[in-house]
Amino acid sequence: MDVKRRLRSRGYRVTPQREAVLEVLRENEGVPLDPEAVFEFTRERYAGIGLATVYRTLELFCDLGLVLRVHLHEGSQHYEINTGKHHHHMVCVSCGSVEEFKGCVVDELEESIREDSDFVVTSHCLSLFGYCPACLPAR
Amino acid sequence: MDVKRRLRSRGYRVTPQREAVLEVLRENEGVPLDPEAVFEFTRERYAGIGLATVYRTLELFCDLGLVLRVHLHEGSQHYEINTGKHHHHMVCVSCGSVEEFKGCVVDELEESIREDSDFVVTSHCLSLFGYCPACLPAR
DNA sequence: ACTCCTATTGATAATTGCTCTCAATAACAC
DNA sequence: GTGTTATTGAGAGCAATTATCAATAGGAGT
Repeated sequence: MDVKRRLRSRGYRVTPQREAVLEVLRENEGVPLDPEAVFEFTRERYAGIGLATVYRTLELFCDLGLVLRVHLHEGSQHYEINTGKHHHHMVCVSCGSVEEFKGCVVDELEESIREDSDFVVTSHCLSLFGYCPACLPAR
Repeated sequence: MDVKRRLRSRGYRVTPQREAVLEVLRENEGVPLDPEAVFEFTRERYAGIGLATVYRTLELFCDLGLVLRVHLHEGSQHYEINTGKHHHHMVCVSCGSVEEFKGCVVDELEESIREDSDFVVTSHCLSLFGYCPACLPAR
């Protein structure tokens, strides 16, 4: 568990709240959660946690690179444990379910931009929208 | 001007507010504006317009396909006239300036997804983040 | 042009998602 | 243990957006 070390080496403290939030995110690998959902799940482990602490913790984990921000364009921000495996999401516009896919062609795109433009790309955000197998027949 | 026709054919009315908002967006082709900016610009043409009307009008124009939602992840939503020319944006994380680029590799990506998954992709959202030529030296 | 129906509007209240404030608490280095 | 100070929970505050509702005004029918 090098997370404790990573926190302490930067002057941050290891608290049961932070451990609980991290566990929740780890249990939901591949499933982007919004702060409210993280709050609810974490309360099952640490009943007294406050919503503000969840927000602060998610922000901190993002800074530390432990967690990734996921933009599903659904009103609220979503978060996911950073497994190191780069991927994006397909969002069903009908039921809201999220599926991940591994392929990402943006690296190639960044390459071509490096040639055509003076803009230096450091990160990107890509989401796909459509219909999941379950909702397709209805549409 | 087939916009009037497109509105009326769907049972919507042509109002000076809607015409003013559309003109503002047309004058700013390629420049994503947030609702507040649209509100300010539109007031120069139609002083009495209310903010709620701007929000409603932008929403309506999106439904009609006249306007596109642009996700710059900047707190507020942005909107842009739909010229039919597919493109995405590069956002400078330092000064916030937005540059558009035409190339989009996602069509290829959608292709490969069609083969690998049962998910049917109907649209996508892609934004690139980095540093514009002006901000690069400072970084 | 006049009338009527109803879509639309502006003002404002309400809601949502998130951040700030601050006194109390609890890590953890010593 | 003790002291310093990061962290916490509760609630106030804030910004973006949406809902409410009475008043207004398109525009189809006459």
